[in-house]
Amino acid sequence: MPWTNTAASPISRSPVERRAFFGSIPMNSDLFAVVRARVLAALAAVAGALPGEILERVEVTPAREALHGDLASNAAMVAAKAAGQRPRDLAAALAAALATAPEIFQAEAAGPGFLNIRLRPEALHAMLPAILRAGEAYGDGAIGAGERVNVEYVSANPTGPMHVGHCRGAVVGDALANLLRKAGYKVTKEFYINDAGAQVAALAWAAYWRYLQALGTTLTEAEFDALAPAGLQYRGDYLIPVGAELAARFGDKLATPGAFPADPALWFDAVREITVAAMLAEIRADLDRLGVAQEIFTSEAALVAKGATEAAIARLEAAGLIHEGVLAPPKGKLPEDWEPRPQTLFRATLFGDEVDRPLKKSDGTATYFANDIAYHADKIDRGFNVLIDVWGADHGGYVPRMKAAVAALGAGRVVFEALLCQIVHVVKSGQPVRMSKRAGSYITLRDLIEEVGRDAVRFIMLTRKNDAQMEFDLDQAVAQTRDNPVFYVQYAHARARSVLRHAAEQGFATAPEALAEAALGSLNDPAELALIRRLSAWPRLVEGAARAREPHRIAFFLYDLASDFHILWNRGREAAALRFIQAETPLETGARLALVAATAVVIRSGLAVMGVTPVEEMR
RNA sequence: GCGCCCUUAGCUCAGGUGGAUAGAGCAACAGCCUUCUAAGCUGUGGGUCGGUGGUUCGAAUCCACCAGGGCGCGCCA
Repeated sequence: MPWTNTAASPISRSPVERRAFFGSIPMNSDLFAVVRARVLAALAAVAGALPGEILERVEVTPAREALHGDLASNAAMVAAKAAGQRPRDLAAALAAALATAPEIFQAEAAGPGFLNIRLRPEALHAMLPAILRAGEAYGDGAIGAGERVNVEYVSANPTGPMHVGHCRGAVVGDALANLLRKAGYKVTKEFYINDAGAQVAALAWAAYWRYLQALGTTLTEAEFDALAPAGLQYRGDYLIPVGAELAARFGDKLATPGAFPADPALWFDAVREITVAAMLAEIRADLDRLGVAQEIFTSEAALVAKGATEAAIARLEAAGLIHEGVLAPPKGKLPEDWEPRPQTLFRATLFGDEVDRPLKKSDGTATYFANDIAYHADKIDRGFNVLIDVWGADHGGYVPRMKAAVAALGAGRVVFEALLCQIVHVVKSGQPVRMSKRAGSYITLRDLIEEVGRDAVRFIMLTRKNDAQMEFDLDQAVAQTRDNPVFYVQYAHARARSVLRHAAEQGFATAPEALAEAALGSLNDPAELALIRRLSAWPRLVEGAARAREPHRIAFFLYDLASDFHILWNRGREAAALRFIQAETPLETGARLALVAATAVVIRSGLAVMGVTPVEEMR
């Protein structure tokens, strides 16, 4: 069956179809997409036009067992009903129709109606030059279709150094943003500075205490604690330098004689501003250590100051989504000071939330939610279609109301998604690690990075699904063994680069352009072909991980890829024919070097998404 | 009390949106190191996918109920 285009066919719009013939598979090709197009064409030929919902469900996946071939498709089982045929029969017809497809060596029906596909070795081989020519851009996708996504992450109160909890959100958010970008979304990385509200006020008081201490106050910590409106909440050492800076700048002008507290009206704004700036600088330095750099920093206080909260509430009001009402008391144990009270409420229930949500506190100021509505309205106004917030799991209860608010403000054009990160327990030698030298009550990001290094922090933070709790094992993170995934993957890359360096020293051409021209027919060992199959799955993996918003899949893929590569490397010890560099067979060596170089490319492509360094050598 | 998340090998965890006989590392057991980097390698054993029902050609995956763990439940963010 010749490959023909049908104008009405859904696949005629696919870029795949323009590459039609074998031998012209272009850069960035996705082997799975190519074969899927073949299967869909066969389906159209055998069963005629089928509804789009059916065609969408047709998958081409890696074969689970090598016995089954290279790829498998569920096409016959999915389409059987609509096609009016039994799955087995349809699969057999599809197999016959696929026999002439240039990539396919053999197709056969199996099991309940699977289509097992064995590729021509040339089709697998052709992936290597495609990968080498594309470089790290291999795997770039188009599923984002240029959609504009805002990924907001970290977004901590600027009240102290970042700790491990923030760190997980930072890594997950950053990797997710990179992943979406790779999949073809237009992504903005953003940080929301929660510099308004009670926590920041408490911070200012805590910094003021350090200021008084710097002046030599005789007041005790307990006395100050009793005196501050919300108590002394931030007691870590990290505010001592801020107190010293305040003393250096203002002398004793912010205190009464004897270094006792003065009227807050005299000092509060100045102290808060300077302290928040200092904390923000600290956080940005921490992010920098972690290799995270958001493009946009938005200040809650600045939004409030320019009236964004009132404006957002007015927008909701104009849409009839605000009312005054009395909420029922919360179920379960009642807060002690509970009393029914009329409040300004957002009609979140119209958008799927359980209750309407308050926008004003009893003192008339805006709730955090009201300010957050203003912030998300701001993001919507900046033209994003998808707003993704990365939060701690303790904010889970907050998701439905935010979703409701974005639905209300975005007129159905904008979706809100939240990624919740569960807690991280740091352990060393099987024992929980809790205290930090600097911050007192928690482990700082800085401690963690100093202990195990940035790459280990980033990689290991991505070795769990974001919504599963995680143990971060400090011993494992620095181990140079297979059970340390960071090491294992970086070592695979270093090994590949090392082989290429040795080859170059022996006079082999190792530039990607040169290797892309290598004759590859000699690559036919199962371990070599398994590695190529893995490399071929990279674009598909990127697409799936991006759709599911699951950056951790990259980590597992790279681990498996590293494993395939190490296996091949090790097999060279027994089977001399598999050793990469063999001076007496330069053509075959060229083929193997192409495989090695392509492996390095894909590892680099994946590490780039994770923000982990592809090391060139480990000594 | 209600809502959300989690429960997969002895341990830590994957499982690509419903596919074929459920996978990996560690630990255990048996072999192996004269080599492009042994910073290990090969093989074996190991499972009631928390439980019970349901949906369909087919369920670890979807639904209902139950058990255990985590998080949350107006004026904190």
